[in-house]
Amino acid sequence: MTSYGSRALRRDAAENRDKILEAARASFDEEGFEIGIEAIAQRAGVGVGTVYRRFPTKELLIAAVVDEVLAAIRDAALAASGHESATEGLTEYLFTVGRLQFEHAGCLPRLWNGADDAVRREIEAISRQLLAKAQATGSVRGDVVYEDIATIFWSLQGVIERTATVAPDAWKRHLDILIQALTQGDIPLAHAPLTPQQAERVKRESGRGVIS
Amino acid sequence: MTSYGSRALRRDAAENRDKILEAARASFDEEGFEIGIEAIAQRAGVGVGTVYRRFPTKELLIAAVVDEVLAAIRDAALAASGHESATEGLTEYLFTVGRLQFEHAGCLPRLWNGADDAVRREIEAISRQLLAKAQATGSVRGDVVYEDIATIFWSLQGVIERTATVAPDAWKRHLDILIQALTQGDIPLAHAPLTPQQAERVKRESGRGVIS
Amino acid sequence: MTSYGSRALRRDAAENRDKILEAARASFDEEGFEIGIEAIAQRAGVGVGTVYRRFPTKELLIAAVVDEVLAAIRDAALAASGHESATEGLTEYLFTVGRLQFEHAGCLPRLWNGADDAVRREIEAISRQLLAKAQATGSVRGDVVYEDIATIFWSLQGVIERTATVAPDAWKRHLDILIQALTQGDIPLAHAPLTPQQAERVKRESGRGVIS
Amino acid sequence: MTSYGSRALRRDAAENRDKILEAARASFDEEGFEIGIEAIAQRAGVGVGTVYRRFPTKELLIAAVVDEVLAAIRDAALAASGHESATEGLTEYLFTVGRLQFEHAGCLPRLWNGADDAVRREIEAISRQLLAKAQATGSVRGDVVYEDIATIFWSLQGVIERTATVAPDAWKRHLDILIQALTQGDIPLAHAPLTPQQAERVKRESGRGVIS
DNA sequence: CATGAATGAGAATTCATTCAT
DNA sequence: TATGAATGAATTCTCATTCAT
Repeated sequence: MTSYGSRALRRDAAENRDKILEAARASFDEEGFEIGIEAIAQRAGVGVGTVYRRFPTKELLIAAVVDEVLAAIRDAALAASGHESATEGLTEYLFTVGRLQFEHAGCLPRLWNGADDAVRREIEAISRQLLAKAQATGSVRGDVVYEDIATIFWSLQGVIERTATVAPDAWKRHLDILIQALTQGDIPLAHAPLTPQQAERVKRESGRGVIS
Repeated sequence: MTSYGSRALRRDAAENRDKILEAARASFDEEGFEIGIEAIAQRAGVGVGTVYRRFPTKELLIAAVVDEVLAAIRDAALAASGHESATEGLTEYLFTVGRLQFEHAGCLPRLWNGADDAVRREIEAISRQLLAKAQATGSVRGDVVYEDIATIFWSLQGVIERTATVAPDAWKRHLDILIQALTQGDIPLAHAPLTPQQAERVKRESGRGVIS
Repeated sequence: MTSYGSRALRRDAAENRDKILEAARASFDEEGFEIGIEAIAQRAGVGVGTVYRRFPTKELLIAAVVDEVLAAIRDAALAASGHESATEGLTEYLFTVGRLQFEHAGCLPRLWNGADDAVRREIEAISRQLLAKAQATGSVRGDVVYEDIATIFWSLQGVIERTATVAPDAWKRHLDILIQALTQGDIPLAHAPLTPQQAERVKRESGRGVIS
Repeated sequence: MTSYGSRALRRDAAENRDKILEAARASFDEEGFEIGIEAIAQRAGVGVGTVYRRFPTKELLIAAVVDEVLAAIRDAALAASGHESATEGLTEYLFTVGRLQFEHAGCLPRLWNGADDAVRREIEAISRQLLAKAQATGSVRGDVVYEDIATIFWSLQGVIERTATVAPDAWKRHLDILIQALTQGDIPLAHAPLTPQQAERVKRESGRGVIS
């Protein structure tokens, strides 16, 4: 199913890699990144050494899990780009990202870190296009910039982190409200959006040291 | 060496408690909850033992710091209640809570936990009144409920956690957008708000185990 | 007995520090630096945490043990300086250093590392004086330099590392031979001695990575 | 896939063995025995499994590398034996052993261990003859015994271990000094040499456990 | 046979909490 | 009562060795 870069892994190794990734994802979702590698290994049914063979650092394991989520988001962005109605495409995109963030709540603290990543840049580029097209139809107010979209994702994170286990749809209503503001507002916004440079730095530097 | 009367002793003890709280607040704001008790003790100019005498658990120390922030939020709510214009009062309140969350970014993961707390109930009650009054003037749409306000606070947390160090005003623009949605939106929201029971559980159960 | 720098330790703490140092010295002598901190702690009758409280790094623990040996060598150098006969003083000094190296064979791989150390500089200065005085009396050949003395110490290390457990006096005979060469030789030496700069770098850089 | 006759198989195996030995030698020389088997396997262009097939233990791999160095030393001893001048032969031998020890500095901790080895016995026998012949010409003092020669090698190890990377010729000057002592000294040595039995035990027991 | 994946004991280090001084 | 010393479980990561493919 999955292909792992240029050098192919043996089938058993690839299966183990998947088991580890899956166990890590589940563990992070349930316990957060503080969970020990040993627990992840146990959950995957392998020894710690095996985890470290595939992911030489806890950091890299986290990154691998996060990368999968990002890839899903990128795919969602692409799918939304194909939508005939730009506005509906944008809306769909926002909800899909919300859903993906919800489904991988354990990854949120790291989801937008590591700005050098190619996938993140893809996502940004597609998002800009989606926004521009929607603005061109007049259905989204003109003073909204891409950085506002990024901020919406971060805000959804805040909601999801709080509500995920108890009110799984809470983020949807919040996104409703935000979308309404994006589409109807006509009072100029009092505060400036993030500059692209700031957004860049946020992605690079934000979040507390995530693992000890 | 010197002997103190019980009153003096109590005063000393209270001073220590304050020094510790202050040091903890500053430490959490700068480093987050991961900081060690030893560092807090040093910053307070006392030994670890003294910290543990006042706060038998790191958990309790965190709670005490969080409670102070909550008290500030309660005060902000009260102040906003006194505003002649209900709408302006609500707006001011939202921005003040935003600012307080920003200033105590290190406490965010725990800020709304611990629902049994009297202060949280006060905040909720006052918030409900503020919202109701603003809705009564017609400036805030009627389908907004208190739980939406709570959700706004959580969403600001998400933004602040990401942007605090890099774009200290980012949350303000996000709040602009949200307020516009609250005040002007006239399309019915597609998703239901949190029920009060859900909001209650969110406060009680949300957030990851904060300390290892 | 021992004084531990400016801030005094509590008596129990100081005792523990001594116990740890003693256990470390014994452990290193028996097992080398590869021994685990846990074993040292056990031998000292304390927990690992206690070892790390006094010596935040294994490296620092090793350094502390080594420093004690260096101090003894410095004292030996000073004592030898007071000898009325410069030649006998030098001889005595060489044998004392040999004995100290023998008695702390476990420290040899690290004994002369860390060239910035004040004690090492003292030792070097005193050694130079001892040599110069002995040469002034004509009993030591003039083309010998301080770096040759350092090299003698290193060569004794090689002998001691091999023979310590089996032939505890082997290094003495080797030193006999070397001293004879220093005192009687009149054929010019074919190879140049280390330059002081080289000797400096040796002290700074020599030895393989000692701990894993 | 291809089928080989047994001869070809053996040749392949031998080639592998040589590649591994060569890689191990180079690795030990550069990094010491602490280097991992995986790195050696990679350098040899084979898998770890293959290394373990040829050398069931890291210990045995080390021994094999050391044996090669010993063989070189034996050859040097033989070559020196053929020298017309016994004294020059001995001198040449000492310098050659010094050079070999320098070139295989990574092997020093194990070079003289493993006394049961036939090659070591050869070396010893030839060395004794060399020494006896040189003493017969009167150019080497009579109270020098074979064990003093062994001790010289160990002492060179000490010098080389310290200076190899920084002052590659340091050991030569040290050997100069020692040779002068051997050839000119006429004051009786104060300490007895190693007995042959001690020297034997040194070879068998000396040196720390080399691998963890 | 060769490969390299898997294993798991062990090593250094941290930190919340307890307790002797 | 204040202090900070002691504790030890837990965490990340390494590496010699075994074994399925």
